[in-house]
Amino acid sequence: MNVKKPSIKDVATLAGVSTATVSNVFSGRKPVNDDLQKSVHSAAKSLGYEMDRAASQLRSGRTRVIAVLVPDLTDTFFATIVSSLEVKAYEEGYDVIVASSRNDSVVERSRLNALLAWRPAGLIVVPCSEVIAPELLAIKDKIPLVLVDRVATKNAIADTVTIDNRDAGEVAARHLLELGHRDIVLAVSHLSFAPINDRAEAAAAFIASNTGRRPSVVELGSNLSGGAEIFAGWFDRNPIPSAVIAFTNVATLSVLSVLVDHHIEIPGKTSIVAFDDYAWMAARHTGLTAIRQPVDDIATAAWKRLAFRMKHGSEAPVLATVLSASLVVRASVRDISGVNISTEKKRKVSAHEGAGGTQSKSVN
Amino acid sequence: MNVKKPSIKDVATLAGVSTATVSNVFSGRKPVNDDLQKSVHSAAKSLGYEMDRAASQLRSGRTRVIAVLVPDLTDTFFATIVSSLEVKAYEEGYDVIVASSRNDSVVERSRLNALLAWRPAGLIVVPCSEVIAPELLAIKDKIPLVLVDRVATKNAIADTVTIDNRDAGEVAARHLLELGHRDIVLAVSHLSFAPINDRAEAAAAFIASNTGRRPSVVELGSNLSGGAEIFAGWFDRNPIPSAVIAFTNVATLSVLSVLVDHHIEIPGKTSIVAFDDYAWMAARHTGLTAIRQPVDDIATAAWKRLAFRMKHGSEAPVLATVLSASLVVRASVRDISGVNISTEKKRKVSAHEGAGGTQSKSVN
DNA sequence: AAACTCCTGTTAATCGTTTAACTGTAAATC
DNA sequence: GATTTACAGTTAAACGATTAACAGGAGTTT
Repeated sequence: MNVKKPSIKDVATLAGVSTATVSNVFSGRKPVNDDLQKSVHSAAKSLGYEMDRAASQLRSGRTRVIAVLVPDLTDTFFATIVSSLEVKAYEEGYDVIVASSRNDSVVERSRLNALLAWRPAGLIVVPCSEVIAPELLAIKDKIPLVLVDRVATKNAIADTVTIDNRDAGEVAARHLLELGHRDIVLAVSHLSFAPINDRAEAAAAFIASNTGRRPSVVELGSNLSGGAEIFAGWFDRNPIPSAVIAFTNVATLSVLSVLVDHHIEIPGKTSIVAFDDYAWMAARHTGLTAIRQPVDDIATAAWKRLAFRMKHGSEAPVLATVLSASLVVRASVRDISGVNISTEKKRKVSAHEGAGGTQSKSVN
Repeated sequence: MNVKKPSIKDVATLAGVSTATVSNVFSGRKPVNDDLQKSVHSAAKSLGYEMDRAASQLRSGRTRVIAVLVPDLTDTFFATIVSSLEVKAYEEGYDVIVASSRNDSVVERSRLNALLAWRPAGLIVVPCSEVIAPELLAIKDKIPLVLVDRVATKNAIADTVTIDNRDAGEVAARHLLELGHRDIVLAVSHLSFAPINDRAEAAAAFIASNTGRRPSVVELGSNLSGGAEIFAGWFDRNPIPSAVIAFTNVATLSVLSVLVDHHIEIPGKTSIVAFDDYAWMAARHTGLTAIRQPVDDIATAAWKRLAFRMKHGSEAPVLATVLSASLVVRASVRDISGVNISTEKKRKVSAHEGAGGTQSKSVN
């Protein structure tokens, strides 16, 4: 079982050179004669030599490891970011080690410490909450760090990559208002998450300034079944809204499942604008109109900035990269701009009725 | 920027002991006097000492790293497995390093090599194709290895964790037959993937033995837009089937989007059985009937087996763990067991008409 | 032709741990 | 009380790479 892996020494002996030369051949730090290069390479290949990262790391002090910490790997949004980072990192010779904080800041701190034991060359963190872990504060000048998504861009302690959440919220709200919707509900996960709060706040403000009424906001938490339950509760106690904006993937799913349970037609009865653009949103009879976050751009920007930091150190001032989300119009928002206030009142009335005697298409 | 991290030596000096003692305190390999333990701990804390994994690894030859290689991190199925493994590994003091082969066996080999440079304590691989990379063959007796999902369980070179794909395929087919469907199409990604092939083959065999006709099988590849295109092509050249089984998540999405484009009602016009059970499948007016893979159980089984191997070495015979998938009945399969052959013929005719005049909704 | 630079290669020290081998002391055994 | 055993700690040699310092030869400059 234990045939030891060949070391640089074995390769050197077989190729008839010193270990330093072998090292130079692989690292390219110093030029090496073509013939020697060849014999080193063939020796390495014939032995199946592969550099020991631990030794390399220890000696050089440089690591080719990027540590990535996200709140939840199960969430396609984060998974896509990780995946995209992994590709880019690999292209430049880095390996990625991932950890998930499972949306728990205690876990987050502990995972962070574990990641730091690697002395990674860089760190990309999607914090799970607004408050930045003290571990991050401690290392922010020592290890290149990029904060992604769940961060307040003001007074950030490090480079950040986010989307313009206020704008995104506004775009969603505007779309709904333009198509005549007035009675809008905002479904969020947690208002304590900066980006979510920004989205909802901007949407609410925009709606308020255009209609004079502030929309209600429902907090659903970040797990699906709980969210559905909460939204169902809200739904039972309130008239059917004309439209709902779901500011998060789980919120979308929660809302959707409640609407389905109550046999509410989309967009016939209520319209919906979702967040994050996933394949399944298009693959429905009434595709979901959604705010699309440019996931790949986010990952690319994060990687670029990290690469910059790894190269130039912590001298350059902190940069906040803000990307913008875009509206993908599909079929889940009904155009009721023709009908206006008088009919709107009617709708509301019928909504009350509807809540009692709901009926629907054949769902099964 | 560069205040060097404290080493074990610094801790030893401050605590007034030798480095060996410090090491023993942390590793617990040898007993150490309580008083000394305390002073070592407090010295470590006051210096902010954190063991250097590279050095530790180099010297001891043991790593606390589990390498995980999956075909695609973006796919929720794999992401969930990774996430689950990460949690379990962390609980036992291991870190996870991930790599994605992006469904390309060339990339797979190269990533595998990169992962092996870590000399990981264990390796969990979801191969991207039937053929096992030579790298795996080379290390199978040296590094604990568990193969997951995309493997033939016969003659496996290492422990495997899979679901009973033949049974899964049969369950899907039986469900459809029981509800009266005869004209069934099988949509797969690649028949060269063992599990996919097993599912489709078992379903086809079951259908054939019950109806006398072998269903057609359409290969859609593993990316969404391509798959949709291929299926659309197939769809235009064939009568509308009574039901389709999609044996993969992307297949499901591809099929669904084509059905939507062609305004085919589900399950009114054609029924569908999907594979893998995702939240969005339930959050539709007609929820998708699906074959559910026990993702968490798969991850748990893989971890358990890996832990076993890490403990006991490669002596024990190779074990193939086979879990079973289950049918989740929702609303996407129509019960036509009452209607029979005569009506079926009618449907076929109208299908031809439909195929000619395709048009689609505004999906912008 | 001596002195200098350039180029390509080697030697050997080093990174921060772990751990085999050792030392010294106290308790247990005869 | 001499000898063994056990315990608790130290010393110093690894682990496998990188790299500063050096060496020798060829080409240039003076």
